[in-house]
Amino acid sequence: MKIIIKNSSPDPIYKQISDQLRGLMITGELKAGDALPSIRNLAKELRISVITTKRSYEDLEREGFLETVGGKGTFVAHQNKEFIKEQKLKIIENKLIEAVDEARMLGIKKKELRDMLDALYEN
Amino acid sequence: MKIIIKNSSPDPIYKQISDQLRGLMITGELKAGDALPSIRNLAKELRISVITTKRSYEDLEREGFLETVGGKGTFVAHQNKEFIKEQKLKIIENKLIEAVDEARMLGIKKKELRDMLDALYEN
DNA sequence: AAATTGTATATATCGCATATATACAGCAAA
DNA sequence: TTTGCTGTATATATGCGATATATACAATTT
Repeated sequence: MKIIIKNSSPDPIYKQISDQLRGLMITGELKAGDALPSIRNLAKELRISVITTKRSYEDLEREGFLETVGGKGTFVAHQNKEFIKEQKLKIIENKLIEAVDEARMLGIKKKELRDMLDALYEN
Repeated sequence: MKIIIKNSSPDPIYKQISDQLRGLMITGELKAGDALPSIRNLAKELRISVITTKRSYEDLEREGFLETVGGKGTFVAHQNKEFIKEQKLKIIENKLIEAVDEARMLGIKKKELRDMLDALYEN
């Protein structure tokens, strides 16, 4: 488990952790059922508090990526891909809504917004 | 000048003011060259501090909506529509970038994002 | 000069985000 | 059943940014 915390990062510790873990799960380096390091071990390894690692795991659990069993440990969830997908979409949707609201307020047309999106998300 | 401040609003005072003023300018109720109430008068009328009204005007100035002349007052800018437009687009763009970044991180495809946008911005 | 305008500086306050220590509880394997 | 692992809950510290202020200053108009 190679999690790297950078004090130079603008992101808080708990977010750096969950971002990296989420990445590992999306790319498949972590598979359903895999055990994650215990919040204590990870905390010790990174020299941070248990509360912080717990916070990371909690967030990922809320997103549906992890399942945690009291007394046993935390594991990559047997997803349930449809549900996960919906959760992801909800997160994005909230961001998009902000942009759309702003666009409406400033009188930007739908087409313009769509063009911007296309330009930004080159794939 | 009918600006209404609601303490029940989740938005800070300075934002309530600038949002409402921006609205008036976009709809054309305030036209280029029109004078705005002095920060002092507006402050007195709304029973808030000059600093707060100033903050609102500053924000709108940065967006290109207003022009302010020391000792004279603040006026609706002779816009310069192309510039204004660009500024608006920049604001929206930043919001969109957040959404796109999140989408990339969560493995959402471009097309899905586009569909969401279409659904959200029904026009 | 007097009255208006906006500006600058220094400050108070509040709340949220971040991170923590420590005591508690559940499970499992020796 | 004891030992050692797991996660959980509570109460707290701290820092920082956002919000809002008073007040003294400067520029312009009449």
